[in-house]
Amino acid sequence: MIKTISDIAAIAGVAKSTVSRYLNGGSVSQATRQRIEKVIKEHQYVPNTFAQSLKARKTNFIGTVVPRLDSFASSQTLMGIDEQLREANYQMLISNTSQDMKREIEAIYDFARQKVSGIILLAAQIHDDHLKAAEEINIPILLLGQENDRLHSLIHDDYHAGYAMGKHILEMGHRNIAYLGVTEKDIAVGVRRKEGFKKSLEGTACSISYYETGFKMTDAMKTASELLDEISPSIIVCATDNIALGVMKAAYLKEIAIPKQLSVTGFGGYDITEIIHPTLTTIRFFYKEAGKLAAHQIIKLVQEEQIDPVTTMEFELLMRESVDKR
Amino acid sequence: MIKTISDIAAIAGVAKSTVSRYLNGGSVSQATRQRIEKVIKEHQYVPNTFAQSLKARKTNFIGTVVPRLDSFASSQTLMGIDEQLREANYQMLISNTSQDMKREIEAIYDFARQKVSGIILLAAQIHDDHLKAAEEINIPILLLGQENDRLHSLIHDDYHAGYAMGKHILEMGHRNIAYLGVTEKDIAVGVRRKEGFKKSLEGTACSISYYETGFKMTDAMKTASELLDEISPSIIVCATDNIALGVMKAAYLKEIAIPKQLSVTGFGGYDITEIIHPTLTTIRFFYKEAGKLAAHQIIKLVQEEQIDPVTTMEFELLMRESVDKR
DNA sequence: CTGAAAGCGCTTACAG
DNA sequence: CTGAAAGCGCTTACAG
Repeated sequence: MIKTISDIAAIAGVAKSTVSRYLNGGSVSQATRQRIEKVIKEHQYVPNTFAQSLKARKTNFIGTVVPRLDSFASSQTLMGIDEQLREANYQMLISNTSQDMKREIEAIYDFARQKVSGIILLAAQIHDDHLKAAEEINIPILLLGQENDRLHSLIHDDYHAGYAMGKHILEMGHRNIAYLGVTEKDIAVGVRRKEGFKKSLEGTACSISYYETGFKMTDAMKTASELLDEISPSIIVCATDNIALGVMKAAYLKEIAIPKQLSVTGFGGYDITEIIHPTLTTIRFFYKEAGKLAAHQIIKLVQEEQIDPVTTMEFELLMRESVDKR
Repeated sequence: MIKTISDIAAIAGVAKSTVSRYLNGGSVSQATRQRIEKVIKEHQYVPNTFAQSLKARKTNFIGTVVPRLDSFASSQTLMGIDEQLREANYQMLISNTSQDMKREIEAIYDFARQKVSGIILLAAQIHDDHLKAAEEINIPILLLGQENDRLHSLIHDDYHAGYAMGKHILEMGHRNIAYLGVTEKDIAVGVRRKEGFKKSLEGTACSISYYETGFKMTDAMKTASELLDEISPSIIVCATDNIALGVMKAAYLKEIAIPKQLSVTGFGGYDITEIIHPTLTTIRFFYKEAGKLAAHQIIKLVQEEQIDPVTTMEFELLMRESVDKR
């Protein structure tokens, strides 16, 4: 178990600088290359990452800032990131910020201090503080799920997803519509998804009213309950699957039959939407794939290669039971 | 941004060894202590963790091995661990093994190589390879969710949870029972939960049949579908909430009304069980709290303090709509 | 292609 | 209480 680079060098009968060169792809003759290789194999030598990092001032860490761990989207995304990073011999570091913006900023600085090579930032809202931190630390950052002029961004196609959903429910004959969205501070979910939806309705003779609620099922349940006391739409289009789940619960408690009396749709494509009854019409986003791509991209950034300023992921409309024909 | 310990020492007019001593709580006079403190504050100096780790041969990393990221239990547990670790100035490292045992073992060795101070191991099955790895690396390990003689363990009270569930459904008048469990390779979920349940039924005149399925909702759905073709229990007791969700789906597809014609129960206490209709009777485990406690315990182990070989968490029976009185 | 030396930023005996 | 020196395990110019 006493394996430093010096040990290996001694055993192989070369200088440690030669071993180092071998390790880092420097010029080493065939003969010595083979000798070193053999010794390393035999002794299962693995370089000490700290010593390496100390010199290189760089690590094989990629920091990932996530607002939460307990959501379908987060989990899938993280799994994708982790998988790809592992393959490229990077180690994912996670900082869960519990949706606290201060902690997001802190997390960025913390990662910088830990000398991560790159950062993947998942955040619902981007403020000047994020941008300031991003500039100060001088480490590549990839923004995932939101778009920003000053950061490389990888996004889901929220706008067209919203548009597709709008067109679909129009086709299904709905004209009396409620949209249950979230705060506009969240550009992707709160603004773009809604904008696309709005666009699809342009020039149609629909009655459409917009409401806002929180991201939690319980919040959505409460808002939906009030909404349904006020108006009687034929459909409630929800900005996320979680919200849709809350709406379904509220409807159930009011003995409103879905989809007979009320149709419901979501966005996300969570597993559970296929298991519940009725199954939920929704938009499937490719979270895991996005995670993988994000890993790819941040590595490119780390290696100072070029990537597009904005990359947009696909989506898929899942037509299921929760929308009735009108 | 040029702040090494030497810089600080120079500015404060002392030797860097003195600054180091200050940092590590060594003996430093009041006067110099204050001078150093001031300089550090002013320059926002933060020691380079790699240099520290290189000397100390130890890090502030705690590795966590998880079989998956996308489950309620995992997410909650990880959030608990992370929260507590952060508070104690440790950084959580996650290795997702995608339920692949080989990768679990690899992960343990990888963590050792990265010089983590301790490891929290979440695994459905413990084999000799785990134990061997645990011994070889010579780093404290805490086993979470399973019990093992040779490892410090933190477990949920699966046995008594099973027992409590059994007693409850007996009270509700059920006598014609099916138990839908999982592989016995998973001691906690597959064996102990079932054993406790069995025990509660001892001496009663129940008809009880045992079935086995996978952890996924879709697997459970399929198994339940077959089961319901064979027998007609008044209740299906499921080893996890996910399985219960699959059973509910299968029943729905067969137009079997829950709970009127068939009662269902789960274990876990996932959020969704409260939102679906009917709400699911289940056992709530305290995953997040377990994560926090695990973090506490691994830190103690790292600091070479004593902890109990086995710690058992509480649980709570949630009586809801999915169980009908017979 | 190869080796000796310096240095990355810290800590730890050892003197004083 | 304080400082000078050695060393943690590696990498990187610089000679040769």
